[in-house]
Amino acid sequence: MVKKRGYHHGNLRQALVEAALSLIEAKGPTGFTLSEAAKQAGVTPAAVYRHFDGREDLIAEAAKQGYEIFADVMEYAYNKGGPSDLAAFEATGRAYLAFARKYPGHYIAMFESGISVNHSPELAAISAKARGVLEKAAARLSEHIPPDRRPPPAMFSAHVWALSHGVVELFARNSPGTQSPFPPEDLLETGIGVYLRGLGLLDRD
Amino acid sequence: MVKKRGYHHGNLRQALVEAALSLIEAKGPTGFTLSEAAKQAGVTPAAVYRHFDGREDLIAEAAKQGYEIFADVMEYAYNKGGPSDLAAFEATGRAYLAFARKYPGHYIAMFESGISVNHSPELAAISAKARGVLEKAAARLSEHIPPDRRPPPAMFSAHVWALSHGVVELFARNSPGTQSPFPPEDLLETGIGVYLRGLGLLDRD
DNA sequence: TGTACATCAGTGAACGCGCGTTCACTGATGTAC
DNA sequence: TGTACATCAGTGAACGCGCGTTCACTGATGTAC
Repeated sequence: MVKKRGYHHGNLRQALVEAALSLIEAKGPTGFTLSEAAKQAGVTPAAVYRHFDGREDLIAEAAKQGYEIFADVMEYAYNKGGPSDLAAFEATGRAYLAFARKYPGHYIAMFESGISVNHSPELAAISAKARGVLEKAAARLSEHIPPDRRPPPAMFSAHVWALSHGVVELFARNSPGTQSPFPPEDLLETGIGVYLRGLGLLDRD
Repeated sequence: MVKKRGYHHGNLRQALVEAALSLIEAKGPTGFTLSEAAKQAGVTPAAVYRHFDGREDLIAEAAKQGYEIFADVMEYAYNKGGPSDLAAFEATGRAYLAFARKYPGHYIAMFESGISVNHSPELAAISAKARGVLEKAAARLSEHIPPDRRPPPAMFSAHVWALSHGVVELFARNSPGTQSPFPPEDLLETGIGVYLRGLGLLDRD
């Protein structure tokens, strides 16, 4: 599973994070245990304490790495998203869902593990940065709305964040029995489309 | 805490459900244990097995009662919501958030406990009924949209459900550090407002 | 109203389990000379 | 290149704990006559 180099592992810290992520992905944040993560990394539970303060600290590190990827992915989508502010914004929304799909373990660690974003200053900073990307995209786009009917960008981005998160939680999990009537990607795309139309940012074609 | 009548409890089954709910509310679905629920009800853990198959079955019962209240509340809001289909729809949305606020234990049991809606036929039925209320409200309202630009009602209601759920999860929990920039009620109200405007159901006043 | 008895809803002790965490330890690695 | 030694990153045994679950039991309740 993980290649060991004799007595010393070589990169145990990261191996533990990855074990934690795969366990979280497989069994949810509840199902993950420190002992099992250690076992999966080919190491004694006690070894974990060389690298982390304990179980919660390990999850926090997983979440932190998630926020880093998340911020990067959103930033990239925004920058490369298209010539217009509108296209860039839409690309950012798509990136949200793509991230949740591609890094489910990270997503769960970030949003469903019950970890506080204030666990550490670094975690708080990186999560604020991620939030900032979406807020920036919303702010830029909302400049195309006449000022008198422009919602605060923080509200704009909160709406989109909430819609995205709701789609992920309700329709992008393969929890048995809650199958979606539509593909989550379509749901989010159309939902954001209607919303942007409501703001006057899209024509009613 | 719970009044006992000697050796026999009187209404242990419901007392256990309520203990479970208050524990879930206080510590999340993870923090809840069968033993602690039994203790809170003033009873031995073994007594739980007179009334439930085990831990999961107890959570499922809590979720089921949640769906029952949920369906009732939404139905009531829809029926009494106002003279117009629009007003009724908006009342239903507000009822969603009100339910999440008033019955946080139930809400968590329903949506965050990892319980499958297929745990039992009754649970599947009542959850489908709850979903049906919102879908009906959406279907009625969407009849005011010209057919050629009318989204499928299931998609319409999925959007609203996702937005509502996202608002609850991200902004209506007092998880430290994730404080909302706006009151969740406002966020949902304005979000749905913009969305309905996008569908042409609200004037752009 | 009283008694015998069946049924029901609890007890309490016991179980095996896996958890997170600690501790003194030891094998591996790196470095100074 | 070789040796002595400090440092580092693991081990493995042990801990106390609370969990879910089982079992034979017993006290309380309800009912037939």
